[in-house]
Amino acid sequence: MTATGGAEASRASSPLGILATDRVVRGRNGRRGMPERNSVTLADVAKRAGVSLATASRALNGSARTVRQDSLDRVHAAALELRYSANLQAQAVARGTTTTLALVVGDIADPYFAGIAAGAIRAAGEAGLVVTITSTEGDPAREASVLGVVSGLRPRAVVLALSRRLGASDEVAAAVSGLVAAGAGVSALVSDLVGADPVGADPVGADLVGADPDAEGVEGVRGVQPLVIRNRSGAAALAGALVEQGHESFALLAGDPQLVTARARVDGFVAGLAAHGVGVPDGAIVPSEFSRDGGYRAMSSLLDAAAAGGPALPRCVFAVTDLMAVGALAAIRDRGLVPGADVGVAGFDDVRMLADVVPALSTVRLPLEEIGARAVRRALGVETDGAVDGEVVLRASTAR
Amino acid sequence: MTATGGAEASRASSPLGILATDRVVRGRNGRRGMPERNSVTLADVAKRAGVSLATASRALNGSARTVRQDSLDRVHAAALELRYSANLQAQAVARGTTTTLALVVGDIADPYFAGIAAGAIRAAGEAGLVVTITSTEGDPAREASVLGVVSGLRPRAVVLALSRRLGASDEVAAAVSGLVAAGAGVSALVSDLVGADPVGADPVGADLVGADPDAEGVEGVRGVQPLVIRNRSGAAALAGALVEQGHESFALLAGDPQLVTARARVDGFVAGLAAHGVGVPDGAIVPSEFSRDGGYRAMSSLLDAAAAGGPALPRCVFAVTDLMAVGALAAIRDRGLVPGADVGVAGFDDVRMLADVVPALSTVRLPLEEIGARAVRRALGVETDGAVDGEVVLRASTAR
DNA sequence: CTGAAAGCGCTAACAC
DNA sequence: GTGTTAGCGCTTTCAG
Repeated sequence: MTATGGAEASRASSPLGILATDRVVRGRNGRRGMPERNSVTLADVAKRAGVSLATASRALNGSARTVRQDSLDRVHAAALELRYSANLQAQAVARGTTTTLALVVGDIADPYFAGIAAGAIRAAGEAGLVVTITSTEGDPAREASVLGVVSGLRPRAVVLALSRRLGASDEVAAAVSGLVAAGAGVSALVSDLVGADPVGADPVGADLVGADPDAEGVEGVRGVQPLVIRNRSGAAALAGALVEQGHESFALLAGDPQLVTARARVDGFVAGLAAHGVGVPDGAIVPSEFSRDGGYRAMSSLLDAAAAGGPALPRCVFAVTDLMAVGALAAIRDRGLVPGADVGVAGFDDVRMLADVVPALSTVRLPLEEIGARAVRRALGVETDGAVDGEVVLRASTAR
Repeated sequence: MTATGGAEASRASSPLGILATDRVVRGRNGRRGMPERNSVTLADVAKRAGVSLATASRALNGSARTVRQDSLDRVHAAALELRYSANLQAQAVARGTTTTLALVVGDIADPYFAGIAAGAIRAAGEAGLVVTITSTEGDPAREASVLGVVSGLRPRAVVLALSRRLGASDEVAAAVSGLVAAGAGVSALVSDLVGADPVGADPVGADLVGADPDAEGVEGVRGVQPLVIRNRSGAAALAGALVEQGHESFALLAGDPQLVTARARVDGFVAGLAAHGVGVPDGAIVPSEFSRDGGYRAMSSLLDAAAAGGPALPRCVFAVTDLMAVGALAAIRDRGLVPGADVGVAGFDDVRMLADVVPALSTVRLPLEEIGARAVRRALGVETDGAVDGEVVLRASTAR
């Protein structure tokens, strides 16, 4: 190996010329303890094509400079023969700019984030970027460290699709502003939690909203392009549609009240009902985990309470997530009741995988892939539309 | 800016010393047309801490060399104040090794791949690697180009979770062997399509299996660590369990016969039945798209045929995917029949999201996240167990 | 223990 | 049009 290295190196031109005698013996691959560097480099290609490094570089990557057809062909041929593949890292260092888009998600196994990721990967690919996905695994404590490695990547752009919580620590905001300062385009998925919603009615429970909306996270950081998912107004619209369908008494399976998304949906639904003159009784907003089982449990507690002679069972239940709605369906069925008939259930998201649950779920459809794609375009600064709406879809689960 | 650059540069030591006079005026950030380079560099930190670059480097990254506590503290302090974050790309170039693991999937929106991705991200994180995900979007034609960019990334390891098709082009194999040659650890998810299965019976339709199993794709490439998903034996076990449950007549919703995974499951199921003395009549293996709608259509054609006085409806149907099984359920229901009672349906995968379909699906559970994690460990060479088994789960959809 | 300096693979001035 | 060479930000010898 040293021998090979030496052969190579004897042609190496050292900036020190004559001085470089004994060191030069150890050329590429000669550094002790180094992992083998055995890929083909541009220099190899250039040598083989009989042109300079610069020409080879110009030939293989879109440089403004033109290269004579002749050399161009030779370089391409050499590259092909040698199976040359440009080292993107080195390119990035030299160019001072990467071809990486970082996507940070709460949990990639969640179909919500998976859908967004699919859209993001597609859109990024169209822009010639590769996507790196990091996951906080639902743990807010991990957000800061994840953003740390993200910033080490020096991504060209970053999309933040986190499960934001009210009153989040703002290490995160600091990290994000660092990213922005480093020149990355950043976009963040956020909710239309406060205001911005024309439904009118004063949001019940507005006092629970994080004290200072502006300090409330990533979306407040200068330079971040938010993409607001109109959870609140979508939920409000759903509420209105259900009332118009004839439903009169409601309960909410609210999920984790600290989660911004859950909060926005709850607020919006309540506001939507209020706008139609329908109130929500005390105890009808039941918190739980933000999961299928959470939905099951919350629904069960409602059923238990009614069975125990407490508040009457509402005719319709809104779960802030399709997954929670499915849990609710199961709970209802486990009590011997008929979901849809005895008690209506609506969800949110319209995750495709759940298209066949019976009864079919009324919900608010969110165009997940489009959201992901739009978010990357926002991060890249080529998308001006900063909001996406859900679409109310009424199905059998709330038919009366 | 140039002024600042100049101040910087006056200290810059050029290997050419005296010659470097007028050019040096343009220091960092001075290159024309360059995107701003405004992040903090190691040099900044070193200067601020009053130590050399080398020392700063040694202090901040686990070098074997030790650094005096004193300088160590100063460097860390400086790094903190400056919000320094090491440029991973530059590190990679200098070290000749990256901290990147590339995951190539068919479609990240598919819960199957999403589950695998989640496990992979977790395991990679534990190994200090960041994951870049690229997707072929189900298009085999894209595989080669995707692998091209992957190899430009010079990943430390790569996990291939592709929807392999029989008789695939071997551009892919070439690309993969390039990756291996470049020193990346590669692992690929594959099926126990041929042999390797103790079920005994001669696999019906073995003639359809790609001509030369060894040339049959990525798994044949030297240096690739396969992780075999025992689709075939899982399906065989399911078949056995169903027969023992009393089912006697079967049909298969086979999905796309070109997809290795689908093929393995079909073959296994047929073999499993054969091992119990049960045959599969002609026309009872119906191909379709590898999707929910494919399942719906395939099941519909079975129902149509029976209604038209063709072959009797089988008592039990095996869909090669849970998703297809759900489609089948819907088709059955749409004909006014009761799935589970009139005709049993079994799936494969046990995707969690479908836990609440009614009737609950009999299936073969695959530990998706574990598969993802295991695959990265295989790629990193720290996992010797190269196979994962599914687990038969019998539920209401095939209760008699 | 520390610093100077030679690279890593590639790009982009700058001369020719 | 092409070659030379100074960098990019970082690591790691090698000599103190």
